[in-house]
Amino acid sequence: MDPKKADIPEEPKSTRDRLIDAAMRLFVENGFEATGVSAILQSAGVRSGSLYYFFKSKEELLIAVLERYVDLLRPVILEPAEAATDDAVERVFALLTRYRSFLEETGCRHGCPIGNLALEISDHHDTARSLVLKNFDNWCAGVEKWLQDAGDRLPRDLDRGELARFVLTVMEGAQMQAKAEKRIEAYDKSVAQLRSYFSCLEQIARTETKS
Amino acid sequence: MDPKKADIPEEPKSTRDRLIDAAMRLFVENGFEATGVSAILQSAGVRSGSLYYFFKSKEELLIAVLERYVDLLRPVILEPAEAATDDAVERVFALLTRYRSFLEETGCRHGCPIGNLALEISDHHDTARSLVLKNFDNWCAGVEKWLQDAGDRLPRDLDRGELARFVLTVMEGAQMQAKAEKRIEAYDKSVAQLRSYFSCLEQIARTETKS
DNA sequence: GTCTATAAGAGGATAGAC
DNA sequence: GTCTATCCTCTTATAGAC
Repeated sequence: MDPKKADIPEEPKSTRDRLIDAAMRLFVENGFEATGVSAILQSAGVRSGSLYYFFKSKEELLIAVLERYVDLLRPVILEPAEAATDDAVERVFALLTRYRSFLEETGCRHGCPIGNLALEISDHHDTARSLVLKNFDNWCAGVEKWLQDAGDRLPRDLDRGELARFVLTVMEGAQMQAKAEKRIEAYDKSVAQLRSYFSCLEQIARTETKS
Repeated sequence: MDPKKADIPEEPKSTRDRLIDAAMRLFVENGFEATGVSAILQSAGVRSGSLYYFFKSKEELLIAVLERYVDLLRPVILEPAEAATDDAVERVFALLTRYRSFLEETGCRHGCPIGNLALEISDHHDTARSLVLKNFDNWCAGVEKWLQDAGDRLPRDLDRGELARFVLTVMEGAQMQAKAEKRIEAYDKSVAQLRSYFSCLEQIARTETKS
C-alpha cells in the first residue's frame, strides 16, 4: 500500500468518475454500440440529467473513457511490467502475462479494451479513433524503450520500433482469438511463438557480438 | 473467364442472396450492432416482409453471413494463395498479401471481416461465435497444411498447427492496427517481422538438416 | 414470395423544477 | 449538480392483403 495514499481517506468517487467507470466496464463487456445509456446510468447509480450535465453525448463519454485509458497506461500496464523484472526483454513478456491475467480473470471475456473498441468505432467516430491511436502509440513507445534498453542482446540492425509494433500485433491478435474461443489456449500459443522469435533474435545478436 | 460459367447466363440473384450480400457488406463496414435492418433492406432493394420471410431475426441473418464466409474461405482465400505459388512457405505470404489488397482497396476500412465481427459478437451471440471459430479453424487448417508441405524447411520439432495459429494472430493484430490508423504501414511492418521469424526458422532447419 | 402499414419498445437526448 | 418526466426518433419485428 502506498502510505501517501493511505493517509488520505478514500473520497467517494465523483458522479463524473462513476459514469466513466461504469461506461469503461460496459463498453469492454458489451461493446460501444451494444451498451445503452440506460445501462450505464443504472450501473453508475446516476440519473440521465447528470450524465448529460457532464457529457454532451454518449460519444463524449466514450472519449472520456479513452482518455482515462491513456492516463492509466503507464501506472496500470507499463509500470507493473517494469516492476516485475529488470530484464529488458523479460519486461515484454511480463506485460503479456499481465494481459493474460485480464483474460483469465474474466473467463476470456475481456482482453485489451482498446483493441476491442478499435475495430468497432474506427470508421465512424474520428475523435475516439485518434485516442485509440494514442493508446496504441504510447503502448508501443513504452515497449520500444525496453527493446532499446536490451542493447546488443538484439540484432544491431533490428528496428526496435517495428518490433514493438509487432508485440502489439501479437497481443491483439492473440486476445482476439482467446475472446472468440473463450479459452486462453490460442493466446498462450501465440505468446510462445513470439518467445521463440525473440530467442532467434537473441541468438543472432550473440553471433554478431562474437564477430 | 471460366468457360463453364460463361455458358450459363448470369441468373439474377435471389432475394435471399441479395440480403446476405448486403448484410455482409454492411456488417464489415459498420459492424453488426451499428447496422440497422432498414439499411440492409435499402441496400438489397428488399422490403422487410421478405427479409423476415427468409430469416426469423437479424441475428439469423448474421449467422447466414458467417456461413457464407465459411463457404467462401476455400475459393476466395485459400485457393488464390495456392494458385499464386507452389512454394509452401510463400503461400503463407501470398495469403497475407491478399488481405493487404483488401485493406488497400478500401482505404484500410476493411481487413478481415471475421476478426471485426469476432470481438463485437463473441459475448452475446453464441451460435455466431461458433461460426467465427469455424472460420478461424478452417483458415488455420489450410495454413497448417502448407506448413506441413514445407517439410524440413522448418525445424523438425516445430508445431505446424501452432505456427499456423500464429500467422492468424499476426494477420488479425496487423489488420486491426491498419484499420485503426487508416494506414497500411503497421500491417506491412508486422508482416515484415513475421517474414523475419520465418527466415530464422528456415535457418534453424538448415543447420538441423546438415547435422 | 412480396407488398404496405404499423405495432411495440428501446434508443439517445432534453426541459425545467429543485 | 441532481431529479423527474418526457420527447422524438429509430429500431426490430409482425400482420395481413395480394
